[in-house]
Amino acid sequence: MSLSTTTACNQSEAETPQLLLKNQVCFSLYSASNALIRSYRPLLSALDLTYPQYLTMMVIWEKSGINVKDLGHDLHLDSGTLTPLLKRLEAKGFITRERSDEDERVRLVFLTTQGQQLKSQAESVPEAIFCKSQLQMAELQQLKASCEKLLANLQK
Amino acid sequence: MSLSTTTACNQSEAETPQLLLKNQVCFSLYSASNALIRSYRPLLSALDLTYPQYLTMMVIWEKSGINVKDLGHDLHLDSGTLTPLLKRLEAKGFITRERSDEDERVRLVFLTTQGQQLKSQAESVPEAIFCKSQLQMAELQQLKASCEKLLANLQK
DNA sequence: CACAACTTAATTGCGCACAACTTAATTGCG
DNA sequence: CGCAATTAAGTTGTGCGCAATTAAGTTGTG
Repeated sequence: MSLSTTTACNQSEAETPQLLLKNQVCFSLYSASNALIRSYRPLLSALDLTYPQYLTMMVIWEKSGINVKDLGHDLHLDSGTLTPLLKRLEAKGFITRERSDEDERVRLVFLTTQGQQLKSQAESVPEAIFCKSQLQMAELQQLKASCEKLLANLQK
Repeated sequence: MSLSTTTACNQSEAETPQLLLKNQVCFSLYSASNALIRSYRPLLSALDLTYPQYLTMMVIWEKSGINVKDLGHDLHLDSGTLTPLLKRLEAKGFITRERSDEDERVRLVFLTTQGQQLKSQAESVPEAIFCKSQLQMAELQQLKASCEKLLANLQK
């Protein structure tokens, strides 16, 4: 009857079991997400990247020349988050940020040679994280599918 | 073969499919967690709480008098996050922060009358979020279980 | 009992997320 | 065409998360 998965047991819990931390799906999601990002940290700091920067680089590796709006759409982030993040990636030499000629409002993001080199260094990261997770691929795929469904439902 | 769920398709993706954003389990988790917290925002701002503050209040509603270390254990957060958060909750009048008499290092957190009243106002929140999620209880419970398993594995 | 090792919480600094707002460029409509 | 509406990105301010460090109190060992 709520996003808290109630399995009421004792007296005190029976009062408002949906307000118990241990019954919160969102808390589990939030804790797991934080923990996973924490697990990425030592791997990514060797590449001089944070986790959001790594995600951003993944988009740019695939779509060099993308604009901030489309990047934000792909990453589910806004310019308030992306503008300073992109400036940091530019300061590190991984990307350049250039105004579009056709539309001066639009900022295009391009991969540099150094940014391209970073990709090969990053290739070992996914495998390393998979090992840390100690989960079966099937379970990870199911987790991913549920998260995507939840995200889609919340965005309606 | 990686935490990216590879289902290689075309030429370009086949090169490094594990470095594609859409194949990242962690990205799905991260996006879903952000989206869920975003969905809580309008409900919680009516209570003058942020999502981490709401989680913290849930622990304190259950365990008034808890210390910062145990609170951090329950929430998977450290004093660097909790100390300023608790000061904000104290400033809002929901809790008091007192030194332990037995051990002067320990800071105990107590629910105020106002904090107790907040709980009854919060009782409608879990149901509202459950509706927003538009997921079956069974799927939410499975999602929760997978997140908890992942969290446990990463903490080893 | 002295004092080193340990524990608890607080502090500092950085990088997100995001709401709210601003600036500047483009589009569309009368 | 003129100008209001819209759009894209940037700015500002708040509150996390967390690493690294510090301060202060407690414990354990010789």
